[in-house]
Amino acid sequence: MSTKSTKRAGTPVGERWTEIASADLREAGYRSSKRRAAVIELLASQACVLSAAEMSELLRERGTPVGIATIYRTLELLAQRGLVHRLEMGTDPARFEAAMPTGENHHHHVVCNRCGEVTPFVDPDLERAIGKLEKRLDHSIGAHEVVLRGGCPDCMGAR
Amino acid sequence: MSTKSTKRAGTPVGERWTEIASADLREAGYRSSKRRAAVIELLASQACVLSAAEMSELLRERGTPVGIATIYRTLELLAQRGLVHRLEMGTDPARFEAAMPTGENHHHHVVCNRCGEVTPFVDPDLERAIGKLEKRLDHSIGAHEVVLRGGCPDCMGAR
DNA sequence: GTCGATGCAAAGAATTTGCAGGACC
DNA sequence: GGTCCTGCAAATTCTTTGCATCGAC
Repeated sequence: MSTKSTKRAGTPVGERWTEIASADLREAGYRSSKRRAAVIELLASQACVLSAAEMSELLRERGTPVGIATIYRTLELLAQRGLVHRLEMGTDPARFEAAMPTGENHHHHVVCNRCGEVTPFVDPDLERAIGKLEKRLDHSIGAHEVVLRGGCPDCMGAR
Repeated sequence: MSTKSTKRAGTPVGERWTEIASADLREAGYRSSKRRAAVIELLASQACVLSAAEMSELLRERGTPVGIATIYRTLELLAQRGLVHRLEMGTDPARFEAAMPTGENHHHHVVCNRCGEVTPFVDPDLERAIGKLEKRLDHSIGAHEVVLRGGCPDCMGAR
């Protein structure tokens, strides 16, 4: 009951997402390729957000170097199809993460003001409030983002 | 009862904020200057967020041209002191807005996916949910941002 | 074979920084 | 008068694009 629900977030979407994303692209008429598959697999294996540069680095380490332009192109493609979410982190490069089209891994983030660490969390009350809010606004709402900023446990005390 | 609470948001902070901001800088040892005052006054007069480029344009129109570098420097200064909030809007340039240090004009934004229009709103339930959430997380939370994305009334229907 | 996918290098944007001159206290 | 403030131009950083080539179907 006092279990932190942050535990539920931050889990890699894994193989299921890999398959969903691959199938989605295939059905939409895109070709499959080694590099694209490598990017998808990398995204699926990550518990947290990554910048394009970090992906480039990791892909090289994994033995499948992919040009940064291709990484950006792949991310844009996946983001358009709702399979990837792009998070803007202030002045820093954007970070990306896999998203289930069903919304089943839906979550938000806490960012440390000091070290920049990004921690995912889920909160049903928050989602409920946003759900009610959507009905009240004139806008139709397709997505929402919540970012909390503060000191992470390690940096706590400093500002 | 069915009054949209969006009405409460989107009001310029006005002269009071101008005074608070000016006093804050003065007390912190910064000098007052015509350009800086012009930026502060512009921010105080705006109901909505502005990019640095837009401010440059408006300041020129108002007869007090200010270099874009100075605008960025002033905004950074004010943001550090919590008098200005910086909003990242996807790939677009960041937008800035005046913020009362007391939090009394606290609000969030809905962004139209199509035309990019930014509309402020306030929602007590949402704030309540975030307040409870803060107590639960290991992080100390100093600020939070919520962005909803969807179609504004004018663009409704399109995606 | 055709057309999409890729890498490299160049282009673009947004924001920051160095530096010389002007303004404020 | 010393120091902060400014503008301009140059530098940075992130992201996108053009183009020739390679690979998938």
